Parts: sequence; structure tokens; C-alpha cells
Amino acid sequence: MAQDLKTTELAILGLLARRPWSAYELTQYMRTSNIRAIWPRAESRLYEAPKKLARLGYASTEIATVGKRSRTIYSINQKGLEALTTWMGEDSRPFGFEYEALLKLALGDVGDSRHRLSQLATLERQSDEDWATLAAFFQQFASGESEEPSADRQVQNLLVNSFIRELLDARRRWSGVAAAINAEYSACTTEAEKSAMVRRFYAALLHGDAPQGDGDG
Amino acid sequence: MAQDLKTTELAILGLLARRPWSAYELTQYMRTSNIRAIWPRAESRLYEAPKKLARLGYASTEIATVGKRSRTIYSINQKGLEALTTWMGEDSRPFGFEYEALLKLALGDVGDSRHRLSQLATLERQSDEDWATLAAFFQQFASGESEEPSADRQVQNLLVNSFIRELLDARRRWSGVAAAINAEYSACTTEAEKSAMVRRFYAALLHGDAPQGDGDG
DNA sequence: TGGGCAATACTCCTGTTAGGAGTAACCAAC
DNA sequence: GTTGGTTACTCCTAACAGGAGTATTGCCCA
Repeated sequence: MAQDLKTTELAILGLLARRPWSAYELTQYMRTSNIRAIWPRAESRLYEAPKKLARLGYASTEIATVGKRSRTIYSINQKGLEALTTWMGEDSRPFGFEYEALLKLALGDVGDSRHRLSQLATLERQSDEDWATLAAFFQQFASGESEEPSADRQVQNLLVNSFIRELLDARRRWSGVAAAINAEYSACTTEAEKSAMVRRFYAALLHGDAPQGDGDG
Repeated sequence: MAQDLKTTELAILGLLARRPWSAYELTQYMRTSNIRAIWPRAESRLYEAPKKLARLGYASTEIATVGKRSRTIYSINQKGLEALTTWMGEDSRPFGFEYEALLKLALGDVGDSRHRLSQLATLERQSDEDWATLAAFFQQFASGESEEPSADRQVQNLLVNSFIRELLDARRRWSGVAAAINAEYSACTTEAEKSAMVRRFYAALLHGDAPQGDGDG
């Protein structure tokens, strides 16, 4: 494959496969796209990546004029399409996340149980806020106002958005689980009781309800 | 707060608050810690960050000798403890993730429905593999083999690990949801039917079973 | 008609970060 | 004594964050 292309560049090729874009259009699009939720990158990257694609021969450029303004338009070419197709068929890097509030919970030795409660409250508040934002974002799709050009594009968006929603559900569900863990832990008195309770919860994590999945998962 | 410290440095302060570490010890610890799952950073960072902490006066260093080998030991100091405590009380950056396989699904215009099925299979396989890895990791806690020094540390780990598990559950659950979406979509024949089906699914996403959460979430 | 503000269309800038590879001394086992 | 793995780091380029900065254009309003 194109060893000289990073995932971000390949993602831009994916967008160029849809239609030609200026870099500025890419930045505007990314502000409201769910692609930014699943592959977040700084806006400056959206200027850098198309330039690299053009430099390495995966896209072509053309200077267009709108009114008295000029803009650089990037278009994918055959080499770019081939690189994109190759990338699509390759193994992908795994799921990864980072969460500062959870990091504080994990490192919470400097605090007492009030610290833990404070962090749990932060995590819950953040999941509620993110849910409200997501619900507002989904409204356009539920009402049909969103202008996706084809049903295929709509179902792609739906698949991605439902993934994002499942993660949000998980975070909200976890807030309840965490509150239960904390309550039960606080009700213990001896170290031995506490350790035993922790092991019971792990046993439950390992053998809890299998989530609804398809097939042999 | 310590405006000159990044989250990674503050996380290292959190570990130094537990005990003094060498940077090499930090890299070994991170290989098996759930902290790496929630705040993934390259090993070279674990050499860089303590040096910066020492340079800026948040930690002290001491050269120890083990056999004929020397190593640098970092210890937190009062300034570091204060910076850590301040950080714990501040607002935290939101949850964020990146997922290359989902990105490919989102950009799947170059493919046909077989491409979509292929990506869905990849996403399911990855979640199954990650689940197996996680279950193996949890085994040490369920059996009590893990040597956490205190019950408080155990429950912190449990809270973090249960978060990670909920995310994994969500990914596995989503694979089933995605298969259902794909099946129902494929059974549609007209663009209008497809769009209507997509809108129905969004309505369900918006008004689906509220996940079990605590309180006013 | 001119002024002011927002949009357009970028570049700039420092420091963080990835992602291991590379380096070299030490240590233990054979 | 030698060999391979461990220990304990540094190195290196390019990607990346995170906006701020720059300058022109365009539109709206008085």
C-alpha cells in the first residue's frame, strides 16, 4: 500500500473520492461531521494533508476563483483511488480512547472518598452533556432535514452514529454501575470485606449478561 | 494551576504521589496498567515527562545504583503535590476516541455493500478480540492474584475496569445493532423506503430504552 | 458611499506526541 | 567466556494540537 500515507491522509482521500474539495471546505465540513467524532484532527491538519497528497501524486490541484477570491481545489486521481481501495482492505488499528476525568479517578490516591464522589459526578455530568449534544445532532437525521445525497450515505451515517450512541449509553450506564460499586464499597467495614466485594464485582464483570451481539461474538 | 504541565505530566505526578519511580519502572508498569487504556502514551513520553517535572521543580531526582547499574529515581515534592491537587479539582477534557475501522465504514463510498459487510465483520472481530484480552486481564483481579496494596486501590481499579468493560459491551452490542440495520436496509427496494427506514432507526436511537443510569441523568 | 464586521482562505508557531529503533552496559544462564 | 535478554535510557522524523495570526473579500447598514 501507500506506505507514505497516514490514516488522516487516507481519510481525506476518502472524502475526495466523493467530490473535489478545497481545504477550507474540508474544515467547514468537519466541524459538523461525525467523522470528527471518530477520527478527531486539528483543522490545520486539513490544510496539510491535501497538500501532501498532491505533492506525493495522489491528488491533483486546481486554482479556482470565486468572485475575486481564489481557492485551491483538490481532486483524487487514479493513484489516490488505488491507495484508498488498498487501505480499505487492510487491517485497521484498534479502537482507542482517552478520558482525562477517568484518569483522575484512576489516580485518585491524593483524595479521599469525597474525591472519588466528585470524579464520579464529573464523569456522569460529562456523559449527560454529551448525550444532550448528540441528541440535538441526531435530530436533523430523524427529521430528514439532513441533506445526505443518497440512501447509502444515510445508512453509513446511521451506522456510525449508532456506534457513537452505544458508547454514550455505555458511559451513562457505567455511571449507575459506578454509583452502585461505590455505595456497596462504602458500606463495607473491614479490608477483607472490601476485597471480597471487589472480587465479587469482577466475577460479575466476567460473567455478567452477555451483551446482545450477532452470531458467534 | 501549573499552566506549564500537560495532562501526561500530571498523570505521572499522580503515580509519583504513590511512591518514587524510575522512568524505566514507569514504562514497565504502564505495559500492564489500565491507565494505558484510558490515557495511552508512547513509552518515550514516560522518560520525557519526569525529566520535565524535575526541570520545572515539581519533582526531585536521585541517582540510585542497583548492582553496577545506575538509574534515576523521581520523587514528587510539595510543589508537585499542590499541582496534582489543583489538577484533580479542575474541569477535565471530554471523552474522546479514534477508531480506524469505523472511519473506513464511514468513508465507504468506494465500496459496495460487500465493503460494508467486510467492515462490519472487522469491527465485530476486533471487539471480540478486545473482549478476550480484557477478560484475561480481569482474571487476576477476580482471583485476587493482583497485588494491589489496599482495598481503596482495588476499588479504583474496579471502577476504571468496569468503565472499559462497558465500552467493550457497547461495541459488541453495536455489532448486533449494525447487523440488524444492514439487514433491514438491504431488504428495502426503493430510495424512499430506505430513507424512511433510516429515519425510523434514528427515532429509535433518540427514544430507545434509556440506559440504566443514576439519578437525574 | 464608506465603514465595520464576519467570512473566507489560508499560514504560522511552539511544543507534544508516536513509534519504535538504536545504543550500550549489565546480568544470568549455559 | 559467550550469548542472549534485560535494563535504562536517547534519538529521530514527521504527525499532531491548538489555536492565533494574517490579509483580502464581501455584505450589510447607516
